[in-house]
Amino acid sequence: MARGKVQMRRIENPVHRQVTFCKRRAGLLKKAKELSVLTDADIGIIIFSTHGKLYELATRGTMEGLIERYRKTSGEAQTEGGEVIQAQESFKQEISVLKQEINILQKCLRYMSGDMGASDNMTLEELHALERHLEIWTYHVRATKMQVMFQEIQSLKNKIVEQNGHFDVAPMMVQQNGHFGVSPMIVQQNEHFTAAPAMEDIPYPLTIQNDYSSFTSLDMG
Amino acid sequence: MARGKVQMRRIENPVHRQVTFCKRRAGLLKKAKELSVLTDADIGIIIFSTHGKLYELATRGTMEGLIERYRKTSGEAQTEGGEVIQAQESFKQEISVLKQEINILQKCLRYMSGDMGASDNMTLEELHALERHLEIWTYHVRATKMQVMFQEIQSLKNKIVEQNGHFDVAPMMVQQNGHFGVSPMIVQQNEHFTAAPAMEDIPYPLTIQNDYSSFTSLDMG
DNA sequence: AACTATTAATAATT
DNA sequence: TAATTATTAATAGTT
Repeated sequence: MARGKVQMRRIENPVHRQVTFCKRRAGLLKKAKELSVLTDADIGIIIFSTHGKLYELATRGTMEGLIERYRKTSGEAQTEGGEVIQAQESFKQEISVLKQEINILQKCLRYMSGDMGASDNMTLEELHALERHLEIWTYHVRATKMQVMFQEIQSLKNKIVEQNGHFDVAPMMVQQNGHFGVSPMIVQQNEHFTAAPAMEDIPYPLTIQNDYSSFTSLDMG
Repeated sequence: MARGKVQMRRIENPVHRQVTFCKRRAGLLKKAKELSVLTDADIGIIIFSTHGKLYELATRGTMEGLIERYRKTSGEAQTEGGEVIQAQESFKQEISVLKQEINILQKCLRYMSGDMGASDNMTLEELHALERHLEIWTYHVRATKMQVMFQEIQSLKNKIVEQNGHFDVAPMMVQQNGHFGVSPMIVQQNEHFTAAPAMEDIPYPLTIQNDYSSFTSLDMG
């Protein structure tokens, strides 16, 4: 490829061989990464140098995962017990789900980063998924908004307690609530809401699994 | 490397992607063989296409041999029972990696959608703004969805025209075209389509397994 | 490790 | 699909 055509045979000079090994190995791995990115291929490469040193690449996931998949695909050789297979299947299913989610997220990002015309590349299913995602996210934002408001109310309540003492607070509280346009009933629900699982505990910020059913009546939209 | 620099990201056009996959896969395997010959390296390559088809190369010996050697070299942990545990660990590791990626993508999305931090740390005003932003985005997504659906319907009608002849059906088609994106029938469908997001049913908001069976006939790829 | 002069790979086109 | 070709990318030899 440069400064003269190279003969396709073992390079006898050890120094040259070593240099070429380093250069071409880097090139090979780069090519593999590119192929994986461009075409969504799942690629694993194992290289043992002359002296037995290992170099590896797994473009997606891990080499072990690739090897497992290779065994499944090429041989169908099932050596392990059914339980193990079942467990592995569930793992793979989860991985598949996660990969799907990543795909959609990536499309969302592309969609958002400038041209809405990028949505030409989204299927109806993906668009619908994105729509539902946005709806849930909106719901999450509204719930958070509610929480913020309630925290302000609580803060005000505390201040009033400090100023007025402990016994005749309830009427004032209602009065304060009135400033926020929130009915006493709603405040009651918000108290329950505060005791509910904290937002920070949610594994996926955009994946709301909490039960907000008790707040349906609070829809601020 | 030819006729214009190529962007290093997934090729959206399925035909282009397939062609590139074939060409670059051949190139990658060729490079691997050359590296093996030139430097006496022992190389194994596993490639899974998007559709799960397996392509492999083992420059010396068999892939199984390479895998064995790989396990010996990389892991050193090599009991039969341990193999299963190791595989499961690798699955868990892959899941962890994917979840991390999802987290990052979600952070990107959140950042892009208003340049704000997590909603947990946002002010009431910011939350309002984000809510508004999401509403607008949702609107755009729904519009795009409707457009996609209408294009598919158009495509189907064109096919019907091709099959049935040019004179009886064409006028009807033109009529539909005149109402591009505003056809009452379409709007009605869309409204039904986007109604009532039952959030409780959604395990992962970005991976919604809705029943699209009634729209399958519209999927023209 | 850098640096080119070349060759090799390949994206777009036919 | 399968060639062709205009470019870019990789790299062999050199410094």
